Amino acid sequence: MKTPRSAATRTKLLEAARDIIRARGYSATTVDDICAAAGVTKGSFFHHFPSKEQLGIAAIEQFNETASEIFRSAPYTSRPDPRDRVLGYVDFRISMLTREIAQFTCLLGTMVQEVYATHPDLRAACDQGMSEHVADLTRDIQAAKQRYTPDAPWSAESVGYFMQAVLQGAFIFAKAKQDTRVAVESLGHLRRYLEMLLGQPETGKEPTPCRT
Amino acid sequence: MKTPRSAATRTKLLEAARDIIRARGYSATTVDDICAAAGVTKGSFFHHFPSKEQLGIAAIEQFNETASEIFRSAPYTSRPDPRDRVLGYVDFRISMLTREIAQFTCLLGTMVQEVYATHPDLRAACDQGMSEHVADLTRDIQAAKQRYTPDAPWSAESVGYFMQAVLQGAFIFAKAKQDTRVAVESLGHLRRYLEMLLGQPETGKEPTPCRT
DNA sequence: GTCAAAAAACCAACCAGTTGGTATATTACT
DNA sequence: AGTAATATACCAACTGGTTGGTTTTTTGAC
Repeated sequence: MKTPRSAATRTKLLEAARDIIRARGYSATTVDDICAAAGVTKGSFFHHFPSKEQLGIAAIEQFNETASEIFRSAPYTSRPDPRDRVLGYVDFRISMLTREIAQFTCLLGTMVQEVYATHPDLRAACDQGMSEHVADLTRDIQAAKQRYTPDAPWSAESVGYFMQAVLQGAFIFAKAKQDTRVAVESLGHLRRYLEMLLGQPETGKEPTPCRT
Repeated sequence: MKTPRSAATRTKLLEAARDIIRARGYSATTVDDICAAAGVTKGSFFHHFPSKEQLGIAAIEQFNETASEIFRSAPYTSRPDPRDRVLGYVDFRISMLTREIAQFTCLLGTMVQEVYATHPDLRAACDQGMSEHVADLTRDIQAAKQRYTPDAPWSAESVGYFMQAVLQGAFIFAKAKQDTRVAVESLGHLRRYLEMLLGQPETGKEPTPCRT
């Protein structure tokens, strides 16, 4: 962080790591791969990061910060009704599915699958990052619950985790099929479920039948 | 398949691959790891499989066959009402979450995340295996739809994929948290959504309110 | 004895991480 | 301001160990 050049190199390494790991996973990504993509030598790599694992942790943190900013500055966050914000989040994620696969998938979800049993620090970083994002979501869900269905038997947090689970599963099918249609339809089902959980908007008209 | 001993060695290698890859992922799993776990030398490994990738494909196929048998012989499949079979499937998967993480997670979902961009044959095998399982599920969903909500706007297949997406996402959180509570709650949300989609059982009583 | 199966020894390529050193800043003193 | 001292940023070459895969040898069933 001292010189601008140093910060730029560090950022290039983190971005290269983010992109390559999202495409190939953590284990299959070599330090040489990351250095080549960042246009940096291995000596420089190990000047900035003490190990591949520490780079992984830094990449997770940076990915989470970037993601937080994207969602914090997304248009739906300014809607006054928390229910609209929750559904707007889902719509926003559906709209992201038009990009390349490696551009909308989750670095943390990809990594934790292969490192949870062997790299405790990486696992913990992924857990923390995903839980923070769920906590952000949970705030809007809780507000919507309070307003529309305060006595519902489910917890706002469990719905936040459920939303992330659907997203992570949708990413897996997008990768397996090299196609986002299943992912789009799955997020559509998620949206329908949330509409049902959070009830109808405050206009007070009859709820649509459950079956539709 | 020639001698019984040969078949036993092959099975041991496939089972070792299945267990280690589920815990550490495909790339981080070495041929030596698999040989050690199977109690077999490397020379023997390459007598049975021409490459690590071919072993991976064989492991995917065997995993899928084993899984098919488990679900085909599960108690819920004998229920007469297709809606009960669909919900029974979810309950059965919830009950599986009491085992060790590496015993209930999906080899295919774990693998496809890290190989989809680099190993086309593995990706295709995972896609096919997951799609076959969805097709099995879709049959019951379609039957339940026909019986209870034939005009609903969603397709049975998209619901089948949605169910698998929730499962895969639940596995990711089980790994990240080293705890199945989030997974159990997510499958609970999935169950509630399916109850809503498939309507109420044929007893003809009033539907419970959507919000509960 | 023959031939498939298993073992043992081996290999070239590759891996994460080190080395010893050079370039480029930043600071400190005059 | 000028410049010596110091710290940071960077790099090419190297290392010990590991990788997927091969070759050669031994075992064991018929």
